[in-house]
Order: sequence, then C-alpha cells, then structure tokens
Amino acid sequence: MINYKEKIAKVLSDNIEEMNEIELLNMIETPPNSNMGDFAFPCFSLAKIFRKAPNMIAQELEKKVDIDETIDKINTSGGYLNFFIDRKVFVSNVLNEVIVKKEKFASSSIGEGKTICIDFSAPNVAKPFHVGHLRSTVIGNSIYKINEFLGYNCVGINHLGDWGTQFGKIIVAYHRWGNKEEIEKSPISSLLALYVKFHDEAEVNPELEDKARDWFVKMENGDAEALSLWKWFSAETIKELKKVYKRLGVEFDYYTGESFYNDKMDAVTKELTSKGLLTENKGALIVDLDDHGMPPCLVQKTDGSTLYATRDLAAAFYRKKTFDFYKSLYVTDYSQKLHFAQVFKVIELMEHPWASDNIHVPFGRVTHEGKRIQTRKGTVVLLDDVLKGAVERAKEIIEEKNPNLENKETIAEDVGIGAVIFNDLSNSRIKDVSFSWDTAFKFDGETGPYVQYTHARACSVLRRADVQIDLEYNPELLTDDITVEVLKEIYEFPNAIKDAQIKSEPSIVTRRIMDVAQAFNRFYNEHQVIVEDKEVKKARLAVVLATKEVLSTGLYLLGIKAPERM
RNA sequence: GCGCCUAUAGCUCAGCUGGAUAGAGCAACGGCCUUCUAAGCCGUGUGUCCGGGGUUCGAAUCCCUGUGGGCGUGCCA
Repeated sequence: MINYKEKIAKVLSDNIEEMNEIELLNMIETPPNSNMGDFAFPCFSLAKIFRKAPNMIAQELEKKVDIDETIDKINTSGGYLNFFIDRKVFVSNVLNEVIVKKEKFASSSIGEGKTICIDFSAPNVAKPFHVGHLRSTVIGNSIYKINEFLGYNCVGINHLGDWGTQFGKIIVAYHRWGNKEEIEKSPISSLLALYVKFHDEAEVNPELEDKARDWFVKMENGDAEALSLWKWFSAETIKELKKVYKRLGVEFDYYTGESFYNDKMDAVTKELTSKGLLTENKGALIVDLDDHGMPPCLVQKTDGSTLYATRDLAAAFYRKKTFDFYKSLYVTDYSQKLHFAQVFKVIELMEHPWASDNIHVPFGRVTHEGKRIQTRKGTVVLLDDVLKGAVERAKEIIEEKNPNLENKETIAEDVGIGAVIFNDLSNSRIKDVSFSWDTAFKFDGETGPYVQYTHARACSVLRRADVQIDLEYNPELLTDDITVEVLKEIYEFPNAIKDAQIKSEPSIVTRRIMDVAQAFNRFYNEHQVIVEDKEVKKARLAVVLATKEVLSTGLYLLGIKAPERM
C-alpha cells in the first residue's frame, strides 16, 4: 500500500535541507478532523531555523511542494501545511491490496527465521483455573498469534506450576484429611479443599509449614511416595486444564512445567559457582545483586531445595539451547516484575549476551469487587462459571433475536467465550481489571459480540449478493466521507498489528478492529449495498469484503472465533 | 523506609516517540426496522486531564515535586 507519510517526507526533505527525511517523517501527523486534511506537517519548529513565522513557512512550502497523483491538494492553516489525499487513488489502493491478499492482508515475513518463545498461562497444578489465569492465557495466546502472523516462528510454552513447596502442603493435607475416592471423583475441587484446609490449620499449627517443606525436599530427592502422589495430582489436574484450553481455543507447543527442569538446575548452580557469583548467606545460596540495586536472588534454600528463580534460570538456559530464540517472553502479572529482573540480571552477570533477549511482559491483576482473588482464601471467580454464564447469556440473546439460527449451541459458545476474551484484551494489559459479572456479560458497545456481529453482518451481505468480487469496480463511487472513513481504518490495520507486536500489546489490535467495525456499521446504515445499479453494488461490495477480511483476521489474532452467522 | 506501576467524563477506558476545538463505550433521554442481521445507527452533555512547579512557539503527553491507590522488597510462586 502507498506509504503517504514517507512520500510526503521525501518531498519535504527536498525542500528543507536542514532536516533529514526521518526527522520529517516523524513530524507528519494526522489532523484531528478530516476536513482539515488527511496528513499535516506543522511548521512551528522550523521558525527558529528559518527565522520566519510558521505560517509564512507553510505558505512558501505550499508553493514549492508538489507530490504526485496520490495527493489531491495542499493548503495551509496557520502554521500547518495540510495534505489532502486523492480519494479515488486511496480507495482503490487499499481495496486492491485486501482483495488480492484476502486473509493474508496485513501479514508479513518480517520475522522470518527468528524464533520467539512465549511463556504464558502457567497455572498452578492442583488449583482451579480462575479469571486471573485467564489473563496470562489470552494475552499470551494473542501475542503468539500476532508474532506468527508477522512471520516469527513461535514456541508456546506452558510453564505449569507443578513443582515447589505447595505440593508438600498438599501431601501433608492429603495424609491428614484426604481420601482417594474423592480426588478421583473431582480432582481439582478436592485438591483445592485440601489446600485451603492446610492454610487454615497452619495458622494455628505453624509446624505444618515445616512438614510441607520437608515433603518438598523429599520430592526433590526422589522419594517414591512423594513422587507418586505428585504425579497423580498433576495428571488429574492437567486432564482438567486441557479441557479448558480446548474450550478457549488455546494450544501450546510444550507443556514443560517447573518439574521439567528438576534435573537441569544443577548445571546452573555449577556454572554460577564456577563464575564466582554464588555466595552463602544465612545457610542459603544467593547471587548478590546489591550493586545493581536489587535484593539478592535466592538460588538454594537452607534445606538444600530449589526455588522459583532456580527453575526459571534453568528454563532460560534450556530454551536458549533448544530453540536458539531471538526473544523469549514471559507473560505474567506485574507482581513478578522484580523476580524476572533478578533472573535476567543473573544471566547477564554470567556474561551471556542473550540476557537482554529475555523480556517480561507484565499485566495487571484481576480483582473481584475490589478484593484480590486468592485461591487459599476461597475468594475465587472460577473461569468455568464465567464461561458458563457468558455462553448462557449468548444463548438467550440468540433465542430472542435469531431463533431460527442453525448451530445455536456452537455459536453461543463462540460468542460467549469471545465476549470474555475480548473483554480481557480490550484494555492496556498493565491496568488492573475489576471483574464484575455485569460487564462480563454485556454484549453491547465495545465488546466482542459487537465485532462478531459486524462480521456476521458483512458475511450476510456477501452471501445475499452472491457476486464474485474482483478488481473490476469503480473507485469513484466510493469517495464519500463515510466510505473513506472505513478504508482509512482498514489502511491503519497493518500498522496496528506491527505496533501490537513491538509492544506485546494485543489491545492495540482490539481497539483497531473496534474502530473498523464502528466505521463499517455507519457505512452499512448509510449505504444500501445490494442495489439495482450494478456498478454501485459491486463497488460497495468490495468495501464489505475488505471489512470482513480485516475483522476476521483481527478476531483471529485475538484468539476469538468469527462466526458467519449469529 | 526504598523501588516499580498507576491517576483523563457519574462508571470502564482510548489518546502513538508534545501539536490545531481532549475522545469512545456504558449509564440517562429522544429518534430510526413494509430495503442487505436493530447484538445496529443517529442525536442530546458532562471534564481543575490528581495538586504544584518547570522545559517549550505549543504539555493530558516530557522533567522535578507533592498526594491518593496498587504491587514488590531472602528461604512462596
């Protein structure tokens, strides 16, 4: 597609020797209102250089600057030089690109040959999957899809919380209060009950904590009973987890949880020792990070067992060795910020140049009615309940609006789950989200169903028209404000994806497809597409097709289904 | 105490590496379905952009400082 800003910057640089093309490119902006122009160049900063008033400079440039047929006219307004694009050229340029590339529109090969590891979701085994885990899952999944779309080779890793002292706790609890039949019947809820009970009891009986740590030491030392219990608990929960992922449409390339690194931590400790980074402190082994303004990174506990950081170090080395990644992302909530800063710093101190390729992608925490969600306190909002509610709501609306729809169940599932995912991906990931049952089930306005509905609507028009869409349409019929607005949004779509990739920020894609949908709905209400006039019909259908492609690609990148009817 | 994050309309949030009258959705009220899906569209209004300084021709945006909220700060993950 035509890069207008580059074009303008190039011509400007021929007339302004004092600045280079890149500087000029960064100065070009979009006016707040399209009747002021499509692109603008503010001349204020040139006032000093030329010792002239900005509006004078703008007027002089107006006379000198001449682009080509892509720019229809240039005028000035105060200190601004405003460019008006040729709408016919613009419209056909954007539409042709989408019509030719179809679902590949906005994709790229920029990442070819580069591997990106994405560590996401990582729920704890033996604990229920709640709305908090959902964030890492959907953000990570979308980042995966976005990178893949831009040509990167992605490796999705589910770093399950399947190792650590928490298992000691469950083993202790199981020995005291558990029974086999109950766990087999409903593994997650029984294990959770044991976990909660443990914490309640430990408050009055703190020695339980010591017993739990002892059991974890046994696990790390290969104790048969400890390991067989651990294996059983893990297997039961992973079975349940896979059902959830299937429902969410999320896949992983590897289910290598923390336990996977059990035999890979020694090597790290050895390397740390040989590089003189490990020091003993109060019986524990640490890497001192005082010089770097951070508390020490704990690598081994007094009792000889390992920690989260030890496993993350081992994981980083394993991933570098196995995948030779270009970047390695960790999608977790921001409370782990310091932890990752420490781990990455340790790798840097070990003098591995790829230390800086590790990136923590933090996101805000989920609260429920202002309170934190804590598994052990029992204040969880279970994902199952949320999905169930959303799908039921979708079903109700279908019965009300479109009772003759085929495959109601499937579509209700797509829409309900889509609403939940979309909601989680619509704000900047760093912001805390306050979960509320009301907004989770809202299907009006800036929501997933709104975008899905718009997509289904576009599909419906295309189906009814039943005309093959090709490049033989007349762009002159598409130059009105409302239609051009749709194409401007589509024009920006590829940039949104690139931006989202750079920032690991799926909400940029979410916002953009919202805008596309909004512009399209305006167009849809203003212009009848299926009309007698064949020329008009064909031209408008091209806009419908382009919108449909962008919406379905956008939803795909967010991990949301785009049903053709709803 | 120290470090990081955050503060924009009644609520939930956009606002790109500073630029022209600060924007959406929700909620409220009014209008639009004998024409392609009304889960839609159009209209009506509200802002000390947390306070105070500073840089700049220009600051919601950058710097300093204060305040509110969140998170982290050695044997959890």
